[in-house]
This record gives sequence, structure tokens and C-alpha cells, in this order.
Amino acid sequence: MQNALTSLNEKQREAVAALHGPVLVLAGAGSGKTRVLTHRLAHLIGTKTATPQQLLAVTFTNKAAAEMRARVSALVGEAAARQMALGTFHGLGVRLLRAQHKYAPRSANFTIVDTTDSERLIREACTSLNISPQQVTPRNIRSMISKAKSTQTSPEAFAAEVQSPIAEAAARVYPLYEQLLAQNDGYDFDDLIIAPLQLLAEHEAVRRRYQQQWRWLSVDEYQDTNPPQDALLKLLLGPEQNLCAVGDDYQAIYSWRGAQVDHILQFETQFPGCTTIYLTQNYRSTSPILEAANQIIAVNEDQKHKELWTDEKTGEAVQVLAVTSDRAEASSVCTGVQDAIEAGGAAGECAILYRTNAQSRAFEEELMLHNIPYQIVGGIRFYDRAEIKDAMAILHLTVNPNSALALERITKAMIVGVGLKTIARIKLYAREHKMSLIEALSDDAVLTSRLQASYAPLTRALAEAQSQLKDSPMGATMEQLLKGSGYLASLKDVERSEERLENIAELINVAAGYTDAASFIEDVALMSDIDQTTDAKDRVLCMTLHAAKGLEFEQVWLVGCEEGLLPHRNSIDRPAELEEERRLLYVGMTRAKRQLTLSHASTRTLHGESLPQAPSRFLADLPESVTQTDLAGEATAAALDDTITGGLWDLEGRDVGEIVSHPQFGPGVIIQISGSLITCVFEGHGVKTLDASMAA
DNA sequence: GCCGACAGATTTTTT
DNA sequence: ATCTGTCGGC
Repeated sequence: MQNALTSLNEKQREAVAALHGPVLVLAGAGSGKTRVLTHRLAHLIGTKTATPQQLLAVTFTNKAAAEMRARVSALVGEAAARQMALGTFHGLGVRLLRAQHKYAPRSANFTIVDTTDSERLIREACTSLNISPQQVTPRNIRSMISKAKSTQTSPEAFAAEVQSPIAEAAARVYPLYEQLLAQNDGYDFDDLIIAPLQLLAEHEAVRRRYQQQWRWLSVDEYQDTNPPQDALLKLLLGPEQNLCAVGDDYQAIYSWRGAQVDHILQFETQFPGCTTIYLTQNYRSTSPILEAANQIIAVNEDQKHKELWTDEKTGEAVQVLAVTSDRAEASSVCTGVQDAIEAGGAAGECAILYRTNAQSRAFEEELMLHNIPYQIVGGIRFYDRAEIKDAMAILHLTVNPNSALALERITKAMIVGVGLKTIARIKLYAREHKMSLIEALSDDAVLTSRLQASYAPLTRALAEAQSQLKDSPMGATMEQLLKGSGYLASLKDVERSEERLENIAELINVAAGYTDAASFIEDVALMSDIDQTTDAKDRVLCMTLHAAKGLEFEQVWLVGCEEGLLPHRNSIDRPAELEEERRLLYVGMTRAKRQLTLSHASTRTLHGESLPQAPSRFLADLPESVTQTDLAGEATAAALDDTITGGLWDLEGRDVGEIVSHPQFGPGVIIQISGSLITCVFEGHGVKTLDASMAA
């Protein structure tokens, strides 16, 4: 085995060697944080301080977990790495709830209720409470309830502090929603953290058991943990307090789902005498990129100040690309990507990052047009597609024949003549007669023989699968289920039939990698799109800034740097959220290794109409010395029409986003006006702030 | 219970 | 511009 301490810098080595007690690693972007985490785990094992079974490592995404396991594997061998507990918070929650279901509020075969299903339940609750979805959308209510759950607020407590009419509606829905979850034997995403937390808090013996089992804990992306997650960690933490928290407050971008930067900022207060290590040497980006990113983030106030540095002295300037429309933006960026590929770079070295998923479409169309291989990450998740959810619902019924959500889903998809009313009758009858929903489907007292016959292929396929589930591979089971139940046939004469069948084929492919249905279902429920991105370096990746966290690319186009988008309009009047938007930009910028382009369009199509857009206020904070501007042809032409000889200094009627011409710097775009100070980006000259009260 | 036509929202980010 | 949910007629 390789020594875990070699090939690390001094700070990294310190972090890896700090094996006992609480350790805080404040790791800047690109500072080798994953390296530190993996080497630390390897070091714990290598020095025989801990056995692999005593380690628990929590990551933010499944992909990060997989990568970490692979890297630890390389250091300590596969056998040892396999024995570590390594996964996401939600994965950990599922594991605890399955193992300890006796102490938990649901069965061992519980259903994971994803956001869509959760919204469906809320809708149901609204209907029965006579709350019209007109005024308060179920989505809105769902997010309020989710926020309440992720700040550990009970239905009662929530009701007590209701402020708005919307909250009042949510307060009425909340308890009913919880009831519906229980009826469906389901946990929603929040429950997957909260339920284990309660379980551990209430059962000392169970808590002890895990504290003794996992004596070394580590957590990645600690800045993005929410209170229940933090509490869960602390309950799992035994008396030795062996917790290694790694994160970067500069990269905290999940406060909207209840994450608290305070967890990382207060770590040293929470654990007096902890070892704190700062990793600030960056191994990823060139110095212009780093300098620009540093300057952007330095404007924030609510943070620990640190500055990334690099030995890399050279590098191309950060480009600011000004274009006239979102279409022009897509086309300019595509040209840039094409140039990069023609210059010998792989498509996979390029990434297009944006604030909102809605922005992806223009790029998708343009990339397709130019035959550039690409992949859109996020948006409609593969596992959220209707046919995938239908197929999973069928499989689900083999594991849990009581899942009303699954039965409803598949009924809607393929059983003609049964609607919500009949389903309600089935549910009621099954409950009263203590039989499963599936059993009730073949009961004369519930369904007419005609309807029983409609269900017959499904029930038969389920029964068959039931008997062979144990000893046949999942791929075959899945195929038999989908064929036997008639679901596959039902996809034949439907819109986008081929695509759906292809997706099903892909699902069967994935299933083939599993041996038991429960773990397959579980993984699918917790799998995000980002986890799916293969590392094949053959296509341009397009994704949101959130999804880009933890990744890196040779070239990054960070698009839509406009007021209302980045910062997003919903964040503009709240200073704390504005800081988060800035961090989002910082996260995006620090993904770039070699070349970074920030683009903004002066008009953008929204809901079908074209609206004027001002450049992001953040652009004004870019350092002049490392920035270059490209007015992308059209904009330059526009500037020539609008040349004001010496008139730049007349601010009357000038607005942010306008293209102007300066006698010395030539064409440029105004990105900020503050009193008599005017900030522009000039082609070939970068960002300049000029004083309009001074004569030219 | 089903289907088509229309109205209305949608766009912040995700496990 | 597109998608989703609701409503009315069958």
C-alpha cells in the first residue's frame, strides 16, 4: 500500500495526519479537498488507527461518493474500501431506517416519495381541505412544508407562527400531508433525515450501537448541510468526537433548502480545541481566473476572508462576452466551443454553465445545429420521465404491494376504466379487510370481473415476478414485469414511442446491474442527474451553476451574467441572498482550469417576448488587469451607430447595458452607473471605471 | 370515467 | 412558447 502522506502539500498533509478529535478543513475551490478526504481515510486505515468498518463518510452527491470510493480503493485496495460506509446524507438515512425499521414510523419496505409525488400528495390534501390551488400552488405549499421540516418545525409549531394566508393554508395541509405520507408508507426527502434523527434521539441503545460502529466520521461540503443533517451527524458522533468536516463557506449555495453556513462558521465554537486547517493553494485554475474569482468573492461581507493563490503565473485573460440576444449568446458560445474543439481540445473539456435550467434550451438547439456532442445535465431527470416512473411503479408493487402511489400511477398509465374513485374504493376495502392493494384487485367485492380482467396481466406479472425475484437477475425480472403486465405494449402506440421504449431499455440496462429490487428502487429514488454524468470526455456539458459544484473543466462559458438572472430577480432585494448569488458566480468561475468566458446578452426572450437585459452588477467587480471584452461583432456594429464623440461623458439618458463608444477605448458596454462614476467593459481593454465629471 | 379544448402559469437553484 | 391542470360534454 502506498503511503497516504506522500504527494501532498504541507497543509494537506497536516489535515490528513490529524486523525483524532474534531477537525475542520476549510478548503478553497480546487485546493485538493477530495484528495485530502480520501488520503485521510486511507491514512486511518493504513496506520491501523481504524478499520474500514469504523469509518463513515458523507458526501453531497452519489457521484462524489462513487468517486471517493474509487479513489480510496486505489489507495487501500478494493476489499477495504468496500467496507467503509460511504454515501449521501439521504443514503445514510435510508440505511438507518431500513436497518432500524422496528423503531421507525414506517415499514422496512417504505417508499421514498420524491418531490413530484410529494407535490401530488399535497395536491390531494388541498383538495380534501377545499383549498383551491388557484391562490396557493401545491408547489408553494410543498416548499413551505419542506422548509419547515428542514428547520425541524413540527406541524403544531408551524401553525403557531403563521404569518401569511399562504402559510395559513400550508399549516392546514401540513398535518394532513404527514398523514398521507404515513398511509403510503412513505418518507419524503426531508423525512429521510428527520426520521433517523428522531430515531437516534429517542433510542439510546441504537444511538450507542452506531456510535460504536462508526468511530470516525467525515463530511464533505459541510457548508451546505441543513440543521437536521448537522444534528444527525452530531448524534452519530461518539465521545471521541472524531469528526472531520470539510467545506468552504465561499461555496455555500444551498441556503434556499435550509442549509446553514453557520454550521461551518461556528464549528470551532462548537468544538473548542478542534484542529483547523486552511487549504488555499489552488491547483486548478490559471492566475487570471483565480484573481478574478478572488476579487468577486471579496466583496461579500458575511464570511471568513481567505485568498486562493497558485504557482501558475500565466494564463489567458478572463473574457467578457457582450451579445445582443440570447440567440446570439448561444451562437457565439457554440462558435467558441467549436474553435476549442478544432484547436485540438475534446468536447468534454468544455462546459456551459447557467443560472436557471430554462436557459439550456437555446444552447441545446445551437449545439445540435452544429453537430457538437453535448449533454444537458439536470432539468428533466432521467428518472423523472413518465415511462421510467411507470416502470418503477410496477417494480415497486412487487416489493410493496401496498403502495397506493405506485398503484395509482400505473393504473392511470394502463388501466382503462379505473379512475380516482375506484382507486379510493380499492384502498378502503384493502385497509378494512387487511389485505394488500394488489390482493384487492382480484376480489369480487371490489371490482367487476371486467375490471379484474383489465388488471389481470398486471397482477399475474407481479405474482410471477414475486416468485422469481429472489433468484433471477434484476434485468430479466424487470423485462418480464414490463412485458407480462402489458406495459411495454401500451407504449407502442403513444407519442414519442421510440424514445420511451429506448428509455425503458436503458432502465432495464441499469437494472441488470442489481441483484435485488429494493436496493435498485432505492438508488433510483436517490439518484440525481449529475450522478449519471459519465466521465466520458466526449461531449460538452451544459448544467446549472448548482450542478457544477465540485466539477472542473478546461474551458468554461458562464452565460447569462445579467441582472435578474445572476443575481436572480428573486434575490435582488435581500442582501443575504445577493451574497449567495455572488457565491454562485464564484463557484462557476472557479470551475474553469484554463479559459473562462462570462457572457451577457442585452435582450432575452422570456415567456415568448423579448426583454431588455442589463449586465450583471457583478461584472463591475472584475479586475481590469485580467479581463478582456469581446463585443461579438453585432454589438460592435451597433456601437458605431451610437458613437458619441466625447458625449460619453453626458450621462443624461444613458443606461446600464447600453453600448457606447469611447474616444480612447473604443466600443464598450455600460455595466454600472453610480453617481458620476461609470463602469464599462471595452473591447480589448477590459473593465474600466471612468469619472464622467472629468473632462475627456 | 374519458377526452378534448382552453386558460393559466411558468423560471431559481436539488437530495 | 410550452406545458399543465381544469372544466365541460360525452
